[in-house]
Amino acid sequence: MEETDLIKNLKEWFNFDRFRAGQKESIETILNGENTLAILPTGTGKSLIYEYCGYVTEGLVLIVSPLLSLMDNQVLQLNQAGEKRAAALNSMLNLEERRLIEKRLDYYKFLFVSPEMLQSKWLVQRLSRLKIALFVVDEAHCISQWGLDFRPDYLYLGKIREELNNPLTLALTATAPQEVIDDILKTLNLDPTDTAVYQSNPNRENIYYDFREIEDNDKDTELLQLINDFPNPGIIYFSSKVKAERICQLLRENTEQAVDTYHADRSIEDRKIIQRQFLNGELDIICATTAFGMGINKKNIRFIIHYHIPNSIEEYLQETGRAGRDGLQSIAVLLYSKSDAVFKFKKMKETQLNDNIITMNDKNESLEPWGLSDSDLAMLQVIKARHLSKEQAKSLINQRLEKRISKFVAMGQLATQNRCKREMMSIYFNQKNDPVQIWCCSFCQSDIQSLVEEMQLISQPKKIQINYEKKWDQVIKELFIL
DNA sequence: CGTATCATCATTAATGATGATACGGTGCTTTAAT
Repeated sequence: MEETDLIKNLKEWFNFDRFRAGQKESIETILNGENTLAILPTGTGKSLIYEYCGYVTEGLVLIVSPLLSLMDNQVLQLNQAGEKRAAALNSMLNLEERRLIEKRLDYYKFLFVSPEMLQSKWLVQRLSRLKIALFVVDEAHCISQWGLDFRPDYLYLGKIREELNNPLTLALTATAPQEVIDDILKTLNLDPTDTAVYQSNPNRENIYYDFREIEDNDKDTELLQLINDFPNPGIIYFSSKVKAERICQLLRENTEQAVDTYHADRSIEDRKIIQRQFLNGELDIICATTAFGMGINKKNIRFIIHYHIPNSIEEYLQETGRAGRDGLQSIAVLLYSKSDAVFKFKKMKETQLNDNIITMNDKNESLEPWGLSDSDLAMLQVIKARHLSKEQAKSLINQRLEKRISKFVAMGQLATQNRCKREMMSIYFNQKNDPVQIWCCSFCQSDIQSLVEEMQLISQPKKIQINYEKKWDQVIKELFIL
């Protein structure tokens, strides 16, 4: 397709005047019939790529998505844009709705499914009889990050692709170092020599990367100071739900900010409400675990604070990348303590899978969770499915462990080494380092007073919030406890 | 790993000493049949 036509369609279908970095390149390789892996920064508009290609090519666009909420969002957005031929096939549907979609699969242009749903033989068979214009794996890093760990069905996508007659494939993600790229291609059964990989540097120009080594005892005062200095809104990431709750309480008691938590123990309704409140600017700060983030499209997040060290540089960049999507100056702070790292390292090495359990899978069909973690259960399932011998199983377990540890070590080095952080991240992702930034990182500039002032200038004046919940809590305490 | 939290016990009955315990996180799916 000619350049002018590409742009004309963009205007006509999406009402944009020009492509963002990476969009056009990816669309071109796909329309050229090449399988494509596109690694594009968050907020680039990755869904536009497959929507665009869907309109050019005849047939169904089948999108594998990791989260129900993501699917829902995408379908909603498509519907709002006037596209009625979009649906998500998942467990949120009742039987009737599901039957209806299944009966008229050929009506749809965009169909969203989870990897688990594709385990249904019947569904795959039905799909294989349709013309599939494009097979899309959204958030493709999940293959590497979650596959061996806790959603093994991600590992079968290559086989599914085969059963669907190897349709043209597009994998999308924001962060993938070389080994994750290798993982994705291998798992999806894509030939590395014959797949277009479009990659860009996941560093974000308008984020200052701040790493602070700090004693556990000093974290809370440091945090309060940061919250006091930084303009809202912001996210604080924790690696524990309990800690997220506690700090949320601390912030409610010691600041005027509207704060809430987001993690897997909150109900689905609560999560929806909190997410909406945050998007609408009714909440200033979210104390979250890694559960919060994918698909959050809020432009003006000014700061991301990591209360604990993340498990990998990918994870760190995914999470910090949620700041400053409006392009304005933002900041990411990691509060690093040695004891956190030691604790995480220890946890990481723990596996309950011993010889007895590994060999037991021959005899015992039912896999009762004898106190096994989800991650070990997933591993056991893979071992079973692949009919691995004890030695092979052990080697796979070891492989998983080493993968985790090497990622974590890289993250630890990023946090502690005296070197430009942006440069280190670029090296990790095999990317050319960007030219010097005005605000780079805590190695390059340590005095950030004027950066904070700059952020305060661009931020909206803080709304006065009345935190009813907090007030009621106090009233109730005074009434009944005194 | 070291430390935060909690239960217990002791003793000028409300606090403090002591010992025991705990100590990630991510989510899909529930099939009779078309």
